[in-house]
Amino acid sequence: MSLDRILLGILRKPASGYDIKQQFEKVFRHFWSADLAQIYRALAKLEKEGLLERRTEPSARGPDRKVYTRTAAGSERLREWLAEGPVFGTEKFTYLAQAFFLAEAAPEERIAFYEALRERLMEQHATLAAIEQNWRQSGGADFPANLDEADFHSYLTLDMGVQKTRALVEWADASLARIHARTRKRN
Amino acid sequence: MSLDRILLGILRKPASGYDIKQQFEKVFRHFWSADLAQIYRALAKLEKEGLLERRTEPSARGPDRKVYTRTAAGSERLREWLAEGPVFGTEKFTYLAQAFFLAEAAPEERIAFYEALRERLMEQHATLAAIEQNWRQSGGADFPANLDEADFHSYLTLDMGVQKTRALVEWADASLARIHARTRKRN
DNA sequence: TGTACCTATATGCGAAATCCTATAAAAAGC
DNA sequence: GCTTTTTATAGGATTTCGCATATAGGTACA
Repeated sequence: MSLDRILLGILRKPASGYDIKQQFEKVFRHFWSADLAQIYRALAKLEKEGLLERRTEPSARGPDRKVYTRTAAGSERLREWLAEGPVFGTEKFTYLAQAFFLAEAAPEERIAFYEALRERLMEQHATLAAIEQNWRQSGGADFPANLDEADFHSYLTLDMGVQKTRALVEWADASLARIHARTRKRN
Repeated sequence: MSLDRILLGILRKPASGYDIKQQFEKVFRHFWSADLAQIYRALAKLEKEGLLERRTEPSARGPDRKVYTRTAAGSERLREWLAEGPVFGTEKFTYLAQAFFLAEAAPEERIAFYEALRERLMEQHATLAAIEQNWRQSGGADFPANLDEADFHSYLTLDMGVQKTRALVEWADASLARIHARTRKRN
C-alpha cells in the first residue's frame, strides 16, 4: 500500500509517529491524508518487516519518543515503488463527485456549495503559494536548480499544488459566474 | 461512505451494476474509481436499506440484468450529502506522493518518471477535452446555460477536469525542463 | 457441427486498508 | 491540582481491493 511507501520516503530522516503526523498536516495534506492510529500501526508493521529501525529517546515534553529511520531494505522497497512508474487510477475526490450531482440540491444550496468550494480552494492556494514564495525568496539566482535533490523534488511537487489550486480557483470562479448567469436568464 | 452517494446520484436513471461500471470507466475515472465487486455489493446494501429499487430484466446478450433506480428515500439521502457542503481532506494522489520522493530514484528513472507522467496526463487531458469539445459544439449560442440542470452540473465538472489536466500537463512540462536544466548544470 | 473463446452480467470470499473513537502517560503551564 | 500538549496504543467497524467463479448468449473457426 502507498502509506507504507510514503512513510519510507519520509523516514530518510529520523522521526517519530507524532512528528510524521505533523508533516502530514502541513506538507502532504493536499494529496494524502492519514490519521495517527494508522501511522503508528504502519510504523510497527514496517519495523517488523525490517524496513525501519527504531530507537527510543526521552522526550522534552511527553512520553518517550520512538524514533524511526529506514534501513537499507527500506530504501530498496521505496526505490522499487518509484521504479514502477507513476501510479494512476487511485484518485478520490469527494467534492467533485458532489459537484457532479449538484442538480439534486436546491438552487440556493448549489450556490452556497460553490462558494464554500471556492473558499476552501482559495485557502489551499494561499497556503501553498505562501510556502512557495518563502522558499523562492530564500533561494539564489538559479533557484530551484540549486536545491539539493530531495528539496528539488519536494519543490516541484509543491509547485504542482500551487498550479493546480490556482486552476481550481479559477474554475470555481467561472462556474459560479455561469451559475449566476443561468439563474438570471431563468427569471 | 461516498461510493453509496455516488451510486444514488447515478441512479436517477435506471441502470445495472454493469452499466454503472462502464460509466465509472468513462465519466468518473478522473476523480473516482471503483471495481465491479464493490459496486454490486454497495447496490445490494442500498437496496436492503430501501434507498434503491430493483427490477430484473432479460438481457439481450448475457444473464438477466438487475436494474436499479433510487427511491424517494434514496434521493433524500443524496440531498443530505450535498447539503453537508463540499467534503475535503479525502484526496489520495499516489503519483504525487511518488513525485515527492523522486530524489531516491536514479537520474534516468526520474526523467522516465516525469515523461510517463506527462504522457498519462496528456492522455487524460485529450480525452476530457474531446468530450468537452463535442458537447460544446452540439450546444447552441448560450451553451452551457441552455443545458438541463443535471447536464449543466456534469458539464461544470467535466470542465474542471479539462482545466485541471491542462494545468497538470503544463506543470509536468515545466518540471521536465527544470530537471533537464539542472542536469546540464551539473556536467 | 461442435467447441473454444469473447462479451455481458452477477456473485462470493478473504485480505487489506481506512476510519473513528477511546485510553494512557509524561511533562509544562497556570 | 487542573488543563494542555506531546506522545503512544488498542479495538472494532466500515470500506476497499483483488481475485476467483458462474452463467448466458455470440462469433469465429477447425
